Amino acid sequence: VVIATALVNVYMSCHCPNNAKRVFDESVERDMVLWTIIITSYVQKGQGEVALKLFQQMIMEGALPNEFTYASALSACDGALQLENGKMIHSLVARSEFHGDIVLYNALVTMYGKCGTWEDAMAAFDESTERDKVTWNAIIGACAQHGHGKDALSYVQKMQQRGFFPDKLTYVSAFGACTNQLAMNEGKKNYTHILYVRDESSANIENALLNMYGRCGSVARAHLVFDGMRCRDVITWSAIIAAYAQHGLAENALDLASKMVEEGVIPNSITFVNMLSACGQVGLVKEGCDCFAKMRHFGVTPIMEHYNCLIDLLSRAGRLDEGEMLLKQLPGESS
RNA sequence: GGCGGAAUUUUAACGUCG
Repeated sequence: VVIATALVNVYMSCHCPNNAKRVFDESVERDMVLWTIIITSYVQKGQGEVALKLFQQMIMEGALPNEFTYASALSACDGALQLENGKMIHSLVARSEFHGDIVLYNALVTMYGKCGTWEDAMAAFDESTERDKVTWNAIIGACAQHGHGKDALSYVQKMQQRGFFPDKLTYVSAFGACTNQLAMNEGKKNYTHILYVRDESSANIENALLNMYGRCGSVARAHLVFDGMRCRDVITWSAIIAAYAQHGLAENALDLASKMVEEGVIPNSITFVNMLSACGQVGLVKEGCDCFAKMRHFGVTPIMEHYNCLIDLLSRAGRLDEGEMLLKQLPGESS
């Protein structure tokens, strides 16, 4: 069992899920650690549904999950579609010997933040008696999911009153909660907090801050953050391009895109959506088409979003025929 | 019988109605 477990672990971290799955399927003896590892691995690969299927299979086989397994299964629930699954796991936890476990409460807060309503998440938070930094970060993360900037700020203050220092994750979530016009002021208050911990500031926080300004209508401030950053990753570039795109400043967006490539950062699928929508805002047909053509050079295969941008761009320019040709190239079902 | 192996919180785009 131990060998199989180690193998699964290695295969999964080497991005060989098929090998991992094969070892898993072939192992006759499966203990909880093995189950937990395979479930966690699928969650980390973004395959939450597969993870949940495995969890169900495990239950069916009569195995008894422990607190580690429950935590993994809860983290596999992402999006409103998984709310029912999440609730089911919640009830299993409540009936188990692990109810009240702090890690599980943290996982529950997160799960309801992602899958449920704001009230659901708050209920789980209020119910928890023991709280650590993760609990606070989780509820602030739930604020971000639901766009509650004000609440995020008040939780940041409360956690400090209880003696917990906000960390990177706290601030990333708190800024994330402020990515709408209404919450902008709360975001600024957050920022005055963060000046004190700026020394440990990281790219993640600055990305979130940049994004907040971009989405709240202040390209100038977004760019200030951008200029002050030492290491800019794909997310940084995508966010600043999106900021310019949203304000109809397509030329700046495209300039930034070429600068990005010059600096050796590889644009990904999302970056291209941002660039294409920048072109779409102001009708830069030629640039948009060039952009679309370049995608493949970066190993990005066009998905629905890219096609939508381009078709929109072409049809606005009156080039319906070309738009229709693209429509026919669409992979999968049409609408 | 002992030991070791697993878990929970974070940032970028996205046509639907209000």
